[in-house]
Amino acid sequence: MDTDEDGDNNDWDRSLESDMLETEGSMTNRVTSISQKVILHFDLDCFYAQVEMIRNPALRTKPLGIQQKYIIVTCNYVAREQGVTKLMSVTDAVEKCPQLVLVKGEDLTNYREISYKVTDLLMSYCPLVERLGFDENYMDVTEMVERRLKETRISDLSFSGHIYKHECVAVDEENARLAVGSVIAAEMRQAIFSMLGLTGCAGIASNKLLAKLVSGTFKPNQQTTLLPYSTAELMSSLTGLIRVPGIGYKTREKLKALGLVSVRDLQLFPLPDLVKEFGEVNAKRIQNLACGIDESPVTSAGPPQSLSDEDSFKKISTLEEVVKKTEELLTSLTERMHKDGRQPHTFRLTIRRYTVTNRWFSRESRQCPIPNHTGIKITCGNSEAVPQLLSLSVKLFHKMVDTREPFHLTLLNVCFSNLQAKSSSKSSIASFFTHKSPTTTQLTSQRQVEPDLCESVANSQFTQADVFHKEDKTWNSIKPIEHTSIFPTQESQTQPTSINPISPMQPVSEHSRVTNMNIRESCMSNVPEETLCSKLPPGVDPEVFKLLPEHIQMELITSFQKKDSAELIYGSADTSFEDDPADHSTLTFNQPRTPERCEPALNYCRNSASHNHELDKTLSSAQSTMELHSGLIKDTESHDIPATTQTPQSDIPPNVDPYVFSQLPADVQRELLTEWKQQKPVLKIPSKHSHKTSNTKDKKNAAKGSQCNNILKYFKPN
DNA sequence: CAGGGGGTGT
DNA sequence: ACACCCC
Repeated sequence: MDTDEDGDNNDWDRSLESDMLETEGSMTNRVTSISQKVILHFDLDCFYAQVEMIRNPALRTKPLGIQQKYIIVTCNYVAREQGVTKLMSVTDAVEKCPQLVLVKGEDLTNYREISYKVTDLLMSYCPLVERLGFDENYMDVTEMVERRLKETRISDLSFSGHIYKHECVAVDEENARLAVGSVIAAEMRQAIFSMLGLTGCAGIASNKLLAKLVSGTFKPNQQTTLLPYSTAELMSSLTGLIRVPGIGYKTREKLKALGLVSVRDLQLFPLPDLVKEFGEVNAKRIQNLACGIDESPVTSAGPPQSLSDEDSFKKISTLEEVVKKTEELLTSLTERMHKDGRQPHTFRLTIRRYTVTNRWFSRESRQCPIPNHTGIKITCGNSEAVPQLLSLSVKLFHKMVDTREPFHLTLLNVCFSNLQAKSSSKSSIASFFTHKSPTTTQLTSQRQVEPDLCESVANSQFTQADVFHKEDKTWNSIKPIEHTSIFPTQESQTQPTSINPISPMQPVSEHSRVTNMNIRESCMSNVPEETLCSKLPPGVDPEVFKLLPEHIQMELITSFQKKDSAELIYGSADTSFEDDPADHSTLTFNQPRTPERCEPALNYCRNSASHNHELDKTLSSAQSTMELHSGLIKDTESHDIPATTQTPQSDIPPNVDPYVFSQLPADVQRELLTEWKQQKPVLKIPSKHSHKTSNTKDKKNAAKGSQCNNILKYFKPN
């Protein structure tokens, strides 16, 4: 019943063969190479630690550990140099490194928010992005690569970053697609760095497994491409079976029982015997994994399918304590759920009992439907929801624990699932096409437009972006970013081999610029450059602008044109940095640019009509981006520019940067405030359950962009 | 295994 | 409801 592969009996043979096969350009090889995908895997460096270092740049030079309970879940590279590792106990870590600075990381709010910004940013370039945890993303760029390839000569291509087990490889027909993939990966990493200040690694390969494995080969802040014929080498470099993603603890134990400990062991083990242990599907899957074969598709990230909140502790042994802890958890969970905007229809309570043996095993849960009246209160933010859920919790709790007997819990978890976009009877296609601004009426579907799809997309206005936009206060509260340290110049970056052709950091060489132009698809050759360039508001750094996906660029340009309001904000754009001129590496608005600096940007302004991109989605990403920019404006310039008006932050929507707001003329501020007050109900978008879906993944139909219009609010007084 | 999440498959 | 997977 799985939609997955069938007829993959010979996949095994064929791909093993193709691994071993030399690069003979046989016909079969050609055919398979055409169907080869290009998959990127992105992995942020010590993610939580990076987030904390952004919040407090003083931590950058210190050994930093992120602490959850008594565990260091991750640490920065300064700490690693001193022997601190992930998942080390606090005691051990402090022993190794007495100066270790500890930051509590139990509240994931900030991490989650920034994590989604990364995913969103990636999705804005290419919708096929899959999250893995908070700090990893897969991306299927096969189509993007194909498009670029058509427009560029192979002789103009080169690899960006490392190539697994090679110093340097010439681009030929066989590897051209991976080469393009490597360039795209470099661009994405640069975008993540420029927009969000985060560094990370990337792997480029023909499937998810290999992309992930190869991404870790050069570690912080570098990228690596795997050429197909190095697959076997990569796989046998793995020290144990558990290093194969997809083979976890349990599987490893079973394999060990069969006498299999190495990757080679599993590759060579007779499949029929493996089938006896794991069943046919799983046996093939894991043996394929051992060979570097993985046909699992990249499934689009959507909004999360469940929201949960949990806490662990030494001991809870009374009902009162359970109720109190559960109430705390429910309070924060319902708040998150409310911000999400969807309505949960299932509630689950999970406990972990203390046991001497088997600590890891013992999670028990009970779930139940959430009565509609309660569900509605959750999404509406009605505080009555918590007591109602608490009552449900207690009932569920009693199904697991007999409170007349002694009990000893070490964990409580509350979880909402079966999340559905709120239904809104009045919402219809018609309203979708009429009530939005023209620029937001584009479709979000990556597939061709089907009316019902269109409708569900239109009406399902939940977006991940909403979540973090609403929670954006946390972002706004982030401490000033020291761009000198957070945005290293190209030269100071640790990876000499991955010079990015589109780096906004430094003047780009003529050569790389040309190369890049050639790689880029259908530039807007029919639009006079000056025309486009002149559309950028004076304060917008073209080098940053060009990092945005072209449809967002077009969107912004359109918005700039519509209202000259950009000047409201950027009119004083001459307030350039007094900083070190060498610091042009910094991501900036308001940084004056010479006209020639605009030119490269034009290469990124392709005809959006040719793409049918999902504007709704990407706009919310652009919005995040713009928020960040405004954050940076604040961060970098707050000392020279006094606020003109003081407004209680509570009156400003969370997605509007207070500093940017404060720079607006007083009358404009007043107008905006009025508008926001009127729009309050509108901002909290109702929407309809999203059935039907567009992509490989069905369940969720991530329709995004309820607040797309808000991006314009940064520029228009309206 | 920890910790605080998240996912899919049965 | 759990098993297993991922970070």
